[in-house]
Amino acid sequence: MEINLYNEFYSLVKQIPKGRVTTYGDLALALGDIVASRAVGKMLSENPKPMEIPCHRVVMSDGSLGGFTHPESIIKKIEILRNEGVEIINGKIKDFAKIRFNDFKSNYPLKKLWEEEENIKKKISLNDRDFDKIVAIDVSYEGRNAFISSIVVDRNFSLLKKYVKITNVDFPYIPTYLSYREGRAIIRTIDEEALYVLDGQGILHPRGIGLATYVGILKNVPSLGIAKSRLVGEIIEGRIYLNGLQVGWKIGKYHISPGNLISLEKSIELGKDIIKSGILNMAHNLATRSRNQYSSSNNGGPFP
DNA sequence: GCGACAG
DNA sequence: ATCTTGTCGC
Repeated sequence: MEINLYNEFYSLVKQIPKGRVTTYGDLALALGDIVASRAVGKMLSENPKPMEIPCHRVVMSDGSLGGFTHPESIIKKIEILRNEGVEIINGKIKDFAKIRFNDFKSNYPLKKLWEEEENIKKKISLNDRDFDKIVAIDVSYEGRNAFISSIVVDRNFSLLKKYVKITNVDFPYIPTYLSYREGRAIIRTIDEEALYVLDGQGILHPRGIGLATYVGILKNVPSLGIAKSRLVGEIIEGRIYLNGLQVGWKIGKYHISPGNLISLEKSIELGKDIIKSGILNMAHNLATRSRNQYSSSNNGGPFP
């Protein structure tokens, strides 16, 4: 199921009738999960058709107005809403409860993904599988373009090759749904037989299927998540627990958790070596650099 | 009111 | 992660 969340989202926004308003959170719930509320704001800010897609009808959960990306800023949002018959007093929507619209017709795409994850998850294995190479991956974005860097090393961490691939994403960043933004992009661009080290979580995830696990299962490769912060879990003496079970390790600033085809024990052993090798930083720098080069080559060039 | 919120 | 249209829970 390849969904374009931007398209699904904008079709929801179109459902808000003139003279009514909705909230960022209501739209997030219509997408299927309240955690998307911030992504709602982000997607509204990228509204491709302001006339057709009435992003001005989206306000904050307390009835205040929220933001508006427009040369005339929030003033314009107020003006348009008043023209549509919405009254605004002291920066708040009058009769907010009465004109609040949240009767969206939706197929709740994020819930569908949650169901899909339950299926994928059945194929996880935490038994170690041998590998000859390690690939560290990092992703940098510019709008909907993703710059995916790969650093490929052997078991002694000698550099074999490095490269960047560019692909586009049709899914915003939503906490706990990183797999659908970054994982799908990564899956489209990798083809090595190797252990994949990803900048995100493995099984240390609210639904037990973080980025590294998602990619590892769908590509049938061993994978490991190494992230600088975490969504869930409790750290006790360097071990990270979720629902009473250990699902990862805290080492320095890093959170390490198995993705797929790797054990907890092997995760910490390899994780330490990987961090020490510097390939995570190499991958990060390569992705960032290539995005910056791309940007500068597409702006302010020598042509009028 | 302030911090969380994988990237 | 970018470069700034949130929400919830403590």
